[in-house]
Amino acid sequence: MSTPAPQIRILVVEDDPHLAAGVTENLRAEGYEVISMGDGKPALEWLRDQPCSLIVLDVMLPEMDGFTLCRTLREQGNSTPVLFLTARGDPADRVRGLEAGGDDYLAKPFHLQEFLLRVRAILRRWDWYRSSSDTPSGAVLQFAGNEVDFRAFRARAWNGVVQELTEKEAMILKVLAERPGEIVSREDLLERVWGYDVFPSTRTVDNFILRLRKRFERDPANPRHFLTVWGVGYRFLVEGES
Amino acid sequence: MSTPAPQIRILVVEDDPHLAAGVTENLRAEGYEVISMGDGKPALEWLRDQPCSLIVLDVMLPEMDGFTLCRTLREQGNSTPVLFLTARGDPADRVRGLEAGGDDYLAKPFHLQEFLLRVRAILRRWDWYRSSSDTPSGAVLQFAGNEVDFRAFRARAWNGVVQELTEKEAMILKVLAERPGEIVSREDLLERVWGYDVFPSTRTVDNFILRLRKRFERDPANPRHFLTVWGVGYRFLVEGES
DNA sequence: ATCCGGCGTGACCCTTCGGTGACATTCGGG
DNA sequence: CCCGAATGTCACCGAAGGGTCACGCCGGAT
Repeated sequence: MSTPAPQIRILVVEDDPHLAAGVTENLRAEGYEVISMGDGKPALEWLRDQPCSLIVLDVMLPEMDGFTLCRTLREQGNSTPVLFLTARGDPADRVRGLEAGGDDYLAKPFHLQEFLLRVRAILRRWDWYRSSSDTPSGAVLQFAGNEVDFRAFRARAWNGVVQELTEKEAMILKVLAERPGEIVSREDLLERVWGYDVFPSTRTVDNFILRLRKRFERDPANPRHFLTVWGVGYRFLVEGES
Repeated sequence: MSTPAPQIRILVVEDDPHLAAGVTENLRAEGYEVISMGDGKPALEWLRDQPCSLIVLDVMLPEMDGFTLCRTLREQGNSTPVLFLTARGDPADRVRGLEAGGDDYLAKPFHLQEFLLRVRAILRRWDWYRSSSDTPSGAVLQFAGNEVDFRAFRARAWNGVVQELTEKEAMILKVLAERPGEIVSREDLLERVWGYDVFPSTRTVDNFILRLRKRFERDPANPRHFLTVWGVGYRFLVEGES
């Protein structure tokens, strides 16, 4: 993980004690801090003033079910990523989960390995978000007169024009800016921004680079900050020299 | 090049000798300890009592294929990170690899540079490898006023001109500079830089030497750093005397 | 139902890289 | 000193990659 220092905290809401124990154990073994609860109510309570990086949420719970809990959270403006667990593999359930504002969905019984894989994928995808919202310095990027606020997806370009960034634009920029000067391959970008099981073509990445250049480069045709690394990917520079 | 204090050990399981050689060489040059094997069976055997930090695993192997090996490892509770290599770039294969418990996936033919990027990414993700590796002393080469940053394929020549190196130029320079003063044959260079499945003529090497001389020698016609060893290959000198 | 913005893709064109051949030059041995 | 072989040097070409645009899809808002 990129940020080992601040422990990554995961909330598990699961009423089956056996499953809860197994999941908790394995997550702890991976180095995460895990809080476990048996129903939606206390979870909602706890989440009111406790932040965490991920919620693993059973759909079927004694009182407040998972969908309701998730929807409630979203209505409250809480955008913590949610991974749903469900007894049956009904595809309709997956849709319902995503509609309720979930991020991923896993049918029981599942292989622990696949579960851990999905957890890692979600956290990786949201990595950028945590690093911006937690540390004030990471929330704003400045380069060559441009100023980007990742929390609001808003930027003011060098010429003073205020721009609304789309989600993907912001995420790509964030991933690039995390490693200024280093080469980031298209595949890296795809994985970090889109996730491990989605496969847009690499040309899609090019298009977003194009958009970023149009937004932030003084001369988009001769980029000084969003540089192409031929045959590999792209590289972001804060300082642009000839 | 970069020599992290605790030696990082990587197991390569690959049946194609050419590919195995290229991969192994390049990993060694990065400072890793590399063990190479041709099939899954011995690998599984070896892993029973030998730890390592990363397994580079070909999907197609003579007897035990990569997926099976990986799945077996996971069932045994071995969570060593796995990077899959495969012949075809089928996206579905990627998911299969990840669900078998792999951590990343690379389709052949790949650029060696991309491969190394991924290895670093995985090791960094697992934190068995600190971000100190982002600026190892080995990533920068200095000689006769020239300064080369291998991470970024970028150099500033003695006269102050900033140059973007191509992938091949950078890799040839790197291979030469790894053994200053030693003779490197054209065949060595071909093996290290092109690695596998491509075999250009040795004259191609000469051309790249020519380019390097133009970039870094004060008098390209009288080279002091990129010396010809007649009938064999080339030799790189940091200190250039007549 | 309609509109709209985000996003993914295909198509077209241009650039870059890498590899080769041709010719000049140099080296080394006889 | 001469000649063949290896290397220096350059120009060129094909292939692959990237820049750019326009279109189509889809989900959310009107």
